[in-house]
Amino acid sequence: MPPGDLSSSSPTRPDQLLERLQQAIVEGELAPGQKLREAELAMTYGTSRGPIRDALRRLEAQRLVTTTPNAGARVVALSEQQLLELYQVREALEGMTCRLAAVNMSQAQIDRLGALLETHEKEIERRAGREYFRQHGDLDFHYQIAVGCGNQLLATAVCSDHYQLMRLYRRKFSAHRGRPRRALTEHQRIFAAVEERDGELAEILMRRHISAARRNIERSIERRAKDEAK
Amino acid sequence: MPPGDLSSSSPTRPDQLLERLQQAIVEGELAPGQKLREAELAMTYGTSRGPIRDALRRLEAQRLVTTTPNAGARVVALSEQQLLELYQVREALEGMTCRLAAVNMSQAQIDRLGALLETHEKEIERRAGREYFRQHGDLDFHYQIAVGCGNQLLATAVCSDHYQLMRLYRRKFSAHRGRPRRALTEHQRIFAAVEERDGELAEILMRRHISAARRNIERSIERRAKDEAK
DNA sequence: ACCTCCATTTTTGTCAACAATATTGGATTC
DNA sequence: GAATCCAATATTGTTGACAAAAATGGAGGT
Repeated sequence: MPPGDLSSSSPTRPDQLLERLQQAIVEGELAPGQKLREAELAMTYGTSRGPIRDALRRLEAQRLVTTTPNAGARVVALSEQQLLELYQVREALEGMTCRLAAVNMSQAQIDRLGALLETHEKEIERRAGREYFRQHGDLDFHYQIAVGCGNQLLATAVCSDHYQLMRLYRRKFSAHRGRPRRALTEHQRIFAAVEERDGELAEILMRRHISAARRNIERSIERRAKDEAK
Repeated sequence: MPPGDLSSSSPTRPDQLLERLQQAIVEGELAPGQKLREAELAMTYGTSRGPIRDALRRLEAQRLVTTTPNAGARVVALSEQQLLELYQVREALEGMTCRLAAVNMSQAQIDRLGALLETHEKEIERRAGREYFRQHGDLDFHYQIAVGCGNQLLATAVCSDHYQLMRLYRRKFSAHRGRPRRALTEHQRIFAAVEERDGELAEILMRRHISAARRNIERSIERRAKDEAK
């Protein structure tokens, strides 16, 4: 078997490839805007162009790469405009997941969510407020809400379709000082609404939470633009 | 060139394939749940399996087919559960498009939207209230709102990612008697809010509009379940 | 008669070669 | 010296062949 192989066992090969490429993009190993040559990737990952093309198509569906006909694939370029657009989509989608989660989550799921927030709180204290956002997957508050909302389509949209893209953006425009603690407080209020099974309130709070994050980024973009103007 | 060829000109081949398969699925030519054999499709459309696989991956992203590893692709099965889920996603997404459209649409776009509604009104009178929903693409009210919202990502989600799926469902659970006229009235009220640049109201009305359609379907499902129980 | 197991067949997954298209670099011209 | 065109190169698109996995159908046993 070739050197850069995927070894191991169960998940199918394109799945493994997808995962590795996702990671490479989100971690910044493959830079934004970088050209993705099929032959090169095939060599690197010890396979042929077929499975690579397959994986690239899936990455395209997740918006992690853009493809132009006859000119190949590139890692998505992180325009500020698109970042703000993503937050508006999240506001709509996650607002709805939250409303449904309040109604549909089992008590056991709610308990787990509460426990998750407590570990987050301790994390923040330990790290003096830095880097709250670095959790992902099962450890992510938003992720858990989506999983618990009871709507498979919606959960997939939040947790698969847009999730990696969001992680990527988070890395770039990483959390500002003071924001993590604030975000935790907002999470706790959302949790309270979910716990009381108040879907309407849970939706409103989640939307405000995401909207606040968006405006935060908006400001930080403006600020940077001014700095550069000088 | 083979018989079932794609002839013509510019758009790339997988694009053409995608379009033809979309149409075949939405029109019911390929039945829900039907197995899609790559070799067979390749023969039918006068190409090889490579481009077909490509097109199938894109259809998967649009949720028009489901793929299981080593077992191939099937036309999406129309479960009632999933239909209701789709309406919840639409409520979230299109609510947001409508809010943004009210703020961002140009006056010219709004004028066109108004004209569109007038033609819809005449259509309904002509057909005595049947089949209002059969418009699609540029002629679709929801589609126009999404295009005009100014958020590319959101517009793509509504107009590409989920649009064909929605058309498919519409065909199956087609408009009920009396509903078309009602839907038009709701569209007109949404339009009024957009025209007044009232984003908040526009969102609320759009969400109610979609939510009403969902509950309508919910009832019709219940009714059918009772009929079958007898 | 029904179920289980195995061989056969069909179908998907992977690969390497070929064709078509885009990109690059250099030579030529103004 | 700069711009333009053309040839050479590299890259994507497509194809058919092969490998691996799943579905099928029949024989044998209970």
